[in-house]
Amino acid sequence: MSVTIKDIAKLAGVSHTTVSRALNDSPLINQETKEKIRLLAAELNYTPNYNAKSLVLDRSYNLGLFFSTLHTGTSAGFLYEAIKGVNDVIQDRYNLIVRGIDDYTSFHKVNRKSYDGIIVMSQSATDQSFIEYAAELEIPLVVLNRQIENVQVMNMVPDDKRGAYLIVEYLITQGHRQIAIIEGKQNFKSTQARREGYQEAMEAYQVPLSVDYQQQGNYDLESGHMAMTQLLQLENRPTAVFCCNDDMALGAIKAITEKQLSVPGDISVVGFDDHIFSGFMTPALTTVRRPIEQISREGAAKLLSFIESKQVEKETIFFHTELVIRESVTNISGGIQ
Amino acid sequence: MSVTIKDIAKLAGVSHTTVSRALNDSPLINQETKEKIRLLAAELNYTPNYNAKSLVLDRSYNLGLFFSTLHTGTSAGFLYEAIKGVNDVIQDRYNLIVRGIDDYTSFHKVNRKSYDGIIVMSQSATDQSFIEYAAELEIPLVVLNRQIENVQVMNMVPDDKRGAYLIVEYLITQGHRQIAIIEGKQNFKSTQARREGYQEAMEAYQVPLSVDYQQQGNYDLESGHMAMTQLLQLENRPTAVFCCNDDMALGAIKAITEKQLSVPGDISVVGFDDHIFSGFMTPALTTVRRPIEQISREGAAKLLSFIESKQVEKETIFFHTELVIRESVTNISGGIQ
DNA sequence: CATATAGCTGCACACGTTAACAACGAGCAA
DNA sequence: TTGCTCGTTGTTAACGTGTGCAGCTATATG
Repeated sequence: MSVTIKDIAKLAGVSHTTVSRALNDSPLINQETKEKIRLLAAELNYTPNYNAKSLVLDRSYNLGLFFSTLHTGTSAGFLYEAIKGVNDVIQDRYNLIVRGIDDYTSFHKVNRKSYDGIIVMSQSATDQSFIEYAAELEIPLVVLNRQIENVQVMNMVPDDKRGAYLIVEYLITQGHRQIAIIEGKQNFKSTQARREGYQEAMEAYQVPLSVDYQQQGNYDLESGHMAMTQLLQLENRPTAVFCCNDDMALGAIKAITEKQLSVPGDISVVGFDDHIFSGFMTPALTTVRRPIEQISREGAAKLLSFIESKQVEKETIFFHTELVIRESVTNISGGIQ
Repeated sequence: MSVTIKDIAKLAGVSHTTVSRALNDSPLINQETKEKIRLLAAELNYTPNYNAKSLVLDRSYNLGLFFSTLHTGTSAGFLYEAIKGVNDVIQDRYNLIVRGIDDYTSFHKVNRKSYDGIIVMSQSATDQSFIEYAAELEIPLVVLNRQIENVQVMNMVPDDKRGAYLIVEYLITQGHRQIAIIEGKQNFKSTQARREGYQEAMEAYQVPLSVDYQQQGNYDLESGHMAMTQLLQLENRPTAVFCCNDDMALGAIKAITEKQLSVPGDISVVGFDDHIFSGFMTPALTTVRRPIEQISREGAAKLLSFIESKQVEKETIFFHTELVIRESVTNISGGIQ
């Protein structure tokens, strides 16, 4: 069917070995024959069979980009930035295979022969077994976004806790003391980190915590809406709400305006992530920027270097989160800026 | 290094052929030996080398999901829904390789040996050469989202034109006659289809078209903001704006509120796509639902059936777009509902 | 002149798997 | 007994590529 190096060899009157070497630019081959063969290959529209190459070279040319899940809890923006970042780096040197870890019933198909390297975009501790599996098989590995415990890997994560601290601190400096939190999905590590940032900021400024002000969400729009509806029924309504991501903030704002209240006039709302649309909402959302695309890009670059040098490093690198001040918070401190 | 069928054969005291047959559940093999070998394979943690399998079976187990671009013009929601839809269908029978077509300088690496099938999520005519290439190589192929001309393929597309017609018709029935359009990215086919739907509705109801009301955008937030800013400077401001996607609608609303005007009080705004966040904006956006996830799912299913039956169909299937009425349009017809 | 050397090419095998075909023993019929 | 069939297993080649080693020729070296 398709043309192989043997076909080229026959036509060029040489052995297939010579063709192989010519196409791989081996220094052993005479310059003239090399060019002749390459010309011929181009004419015949030859494309190497990567399955055969993979077999003998023991390289698959595949990189895996694994998400905790592709069903719920992974926002579109997150997926987008991650794929974009990785894709930019690997160019067309590798195939990028995208999967949700929870789609696997067994990890059988994930192994050294099938993947030259793996990027785990981890959002939840449910990945732990997968990460341990990959680490044990000694597949070059980079784990992004979630900080990993108990297993030594290359780990690149945004400093969620600090970001949460910064934005809650900001609310406090704007005079707020009744600050509620709408939390993310239960077993996501990010949920915990952001909650801790919230708590630490509150404690640092000696603002009392209240259980009434602590609402559970799951990172999606509806859950933000529901949680905010709960908060609005409190006798002692909060003056500001820290939503653990922008999607929930959007849902919360919806709930507030439905009650004929205004943001930030009556209640201030802040988010986390800095989604693409957050600057365009009304009011524009004050939030925390989390550099997912940058992390993806640098993670992919690290992985490539591991594969090429056949050496891996194992450390945890934090990436700065950054306060993005827009319009969804009002100053209620009475004149003091 | 890793365990092969030959290793198993040696331990079981049989030939590697027998092992291969046992693991592939061949009827030729005695039930007892079959079970013995399988047990042994499980104990040894055997995983087949898919590169070798691929070579001899001439199947790569790879499916390609190709987007026009991953850089600009592809919204996060679109990417998300497409990947989710396809992923759900293929389970772990195939690897899903995600790429932007514009990342390729040459299509060399895309061929029958490397891909069992290809899904093109086409947004722009710039894909045309890629689609023709894939069709010529006779790789099982499904082209989604954009209607293709000049080349016979399986083509599944949302009925954009009808969707645009419906929403503009809706604006007209709500009493609007000064209706502007903010168009999408220049060479995207969807841009053209939506513009046509707009024009046909206007003509059907004998509403005059004005060049002033025709603005160029490129499907992103900023372009919607800019285009709307232009429209607001017109002496004879439109009373309603049809934005060719929800992102631009969001940008447009931003521009309107910045001028201290309200939506829909002063100007009605509608979008297209029904993004996840559109129902949660303030005001909730009236828009057109485009069933991308459904198309992806059915497209993937079709592709799998092509691969398995080794027979391809070639037709164009339209998927219903659907008007989603929310709160961003006001009735100005003076009492007549 | 013989011999070493550099430059280039081919032979033969390997990678791990599947599959066509041959082969073997048991059971059965003639 | 012979011959045939059935059920099971092994032999061998094939898929398309890369590579260690041997071998060839022409040139340089002593």
